[in-house]
Amino acid sequence: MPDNKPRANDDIRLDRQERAILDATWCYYHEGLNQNEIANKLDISRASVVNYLSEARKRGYIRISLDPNIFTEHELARTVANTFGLKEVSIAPSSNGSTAARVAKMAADWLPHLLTKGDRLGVAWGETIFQVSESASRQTIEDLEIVQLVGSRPASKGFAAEICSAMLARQFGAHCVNLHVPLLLSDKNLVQQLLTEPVIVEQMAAVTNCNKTIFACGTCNEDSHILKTGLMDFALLEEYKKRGATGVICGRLIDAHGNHMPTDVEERMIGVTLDKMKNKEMSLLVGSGQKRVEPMLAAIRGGYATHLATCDETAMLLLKKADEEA
Amino acid sequence: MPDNKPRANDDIRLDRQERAILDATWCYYHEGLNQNEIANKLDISRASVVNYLSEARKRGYIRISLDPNIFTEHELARTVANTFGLKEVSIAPSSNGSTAARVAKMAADWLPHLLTKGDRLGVAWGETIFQVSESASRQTIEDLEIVQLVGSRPASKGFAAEICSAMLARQFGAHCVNLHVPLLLSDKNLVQQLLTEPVIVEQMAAVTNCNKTIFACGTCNEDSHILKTGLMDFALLEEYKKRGATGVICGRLIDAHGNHMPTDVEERMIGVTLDKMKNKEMSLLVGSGQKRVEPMLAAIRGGYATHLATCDETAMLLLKKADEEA
DNA sequence: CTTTTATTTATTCTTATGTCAACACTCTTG
DNA sequence: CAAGAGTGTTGACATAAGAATAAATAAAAG
Repeated sequence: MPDNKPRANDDIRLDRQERAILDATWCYYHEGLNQNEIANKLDISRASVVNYLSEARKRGYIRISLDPNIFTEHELARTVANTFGLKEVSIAPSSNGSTAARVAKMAADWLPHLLTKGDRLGVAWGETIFQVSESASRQTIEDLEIVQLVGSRPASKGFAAEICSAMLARQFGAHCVNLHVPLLLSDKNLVQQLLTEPVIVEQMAAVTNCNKTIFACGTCNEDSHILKTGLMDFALLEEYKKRGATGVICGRLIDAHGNHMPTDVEERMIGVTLDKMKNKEMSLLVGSGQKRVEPMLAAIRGGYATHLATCDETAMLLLKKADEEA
Repeated sequence: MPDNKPRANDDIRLDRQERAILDATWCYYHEGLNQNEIANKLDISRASVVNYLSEARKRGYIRISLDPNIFTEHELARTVANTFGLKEVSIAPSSNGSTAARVAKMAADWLPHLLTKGDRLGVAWGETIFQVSESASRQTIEDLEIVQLVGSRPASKGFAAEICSAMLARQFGAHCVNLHVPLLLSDKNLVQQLLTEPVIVEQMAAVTNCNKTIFACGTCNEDSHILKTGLMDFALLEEYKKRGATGVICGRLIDAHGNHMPTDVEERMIGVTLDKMKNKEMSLLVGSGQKRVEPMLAAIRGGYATHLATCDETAMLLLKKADEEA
């Protein structure tokens, strides 16, 4: 009789060290023992406890997160939500130099709480969204679909639209639908042709049908994402700016009220249209910084957002600006 | 013109202390700065940093959890899963005296990962399940219904069946369906009458229709839950034990193969029947300890479980026992 | 404007945690 | 079976965090 069945006694006992790591980790983080107590309990030196714990941390066994409610439940957040008619607002403490990173991290931690089984999340493109996708922690959401909202474009700074959706999809264990077309083509006829291509039709259907989105609102300044990626040149953007262009959502211009300002460039662009960005179950606008105040205000007024992730300074500027204009 | 609109500048600025608490917490837990660095950065004393951080901890801002995968992904867990044809097995490191608590905590932390929007979770009763419900952390799951699987009974040790379901429901933000009948009545006719009562019919429908369950398997020993709660007396249980009774699920006896062993008591009992405990999408069996090995093995063989939460010692005993009998 | 109260700070001490070089053990390899 | 590489473990020291105190400051109340 072959003995290929694993025997309980010897073979598959957890090896001593692995077990000790788990045990020490449990004692420290769940039971609140200190390293000395653990050393005694497991009958090893305290130095080993230190090693085991740092190994556990290195392996990512320990997850430390901040209660997402603390960013949504203070008065400033509530006031912003009420003032602009948003469902919920999350506000991170700003910090010299790293505010954007904080807001991104906060949004990334918040996102899974805003999603649920069966959702289809549309993901915009930009540095902000890239930072969010980079900051996301592992958190599986069942039956989630993540959809790239705009075509891809060789990225100036090493991040591309497909990366944003792909990274989020990986962290959330989601199915990822990428748009397999360039964001910008040279010929508008080619755009129309592509849009009839079955593969693309299907992908664009996913774009249209997503029930939630995460997006940012770009500026119309000289350091605008729209310039950096070459969607427009400076002169052209200035021209539109004079006519009232205030912000950019998914490569398309909006004025101070959030109205779409069609541009010629759009004829050669492939990506979600602005009317499709409205009336979602959930639309999370992420952004911070002085320069983003006007664009974000425009996006909010245009009704593109139901949720907002920002920092306290920006939040106050938003209120101030809205107050001044009222 | 009334000036009841909140003004951005003064009124709703986060008060200094609140902000500092958030900022310090963020720096310490997200950015990994030490207390001195934080003190410098925020221009406050280190003593204040200590105070802020301890305030944040006191308020529960910081959430520390262990990656649930570390308990399901080691070889022992996989082997148990394969050996018994379970979908997934989670194994906590055992510990003198607190193993049961660890397994309960692990199960409680695991549970939200096994649930999803729209699920109806049936909750059994017993000390183990009570411990699980007590260890559950806040984790909202959308559109979740939690159903009490067996009638209530004045609890010997202060925990009652309705408490288990209620506590889990609270922590998971779920709707709670409790069974508003006693577990055991003195007259079987009364049972039949109650079971036709509209309110009860509805509740029993919820019991039958839940798609996932969490349960434990009781022993047939002298310290059995079934004795403690007075469902049977010692003599009677001994009698059944002689005839092969090995474990107890939701107040009903099973033999070593998991077959139902009907008892007279059941005629006076109200709660889920054993056939309804099988073939769920997910059935999490929780338990540990030498005495539970045989009962749990019986439950597993009977096909009541798809998932198992236990400790390493128990897992090894399960394998050993199964190996011996093979 | 003074008194009272609550925070914050500076200081010191204790405890807990992290670091590191030396040691002990296991497993090869000559 | 001894030498040696590699790894895991440890004790001694260094740093960080927590606790406690009184003095200093700010805020609130009278």
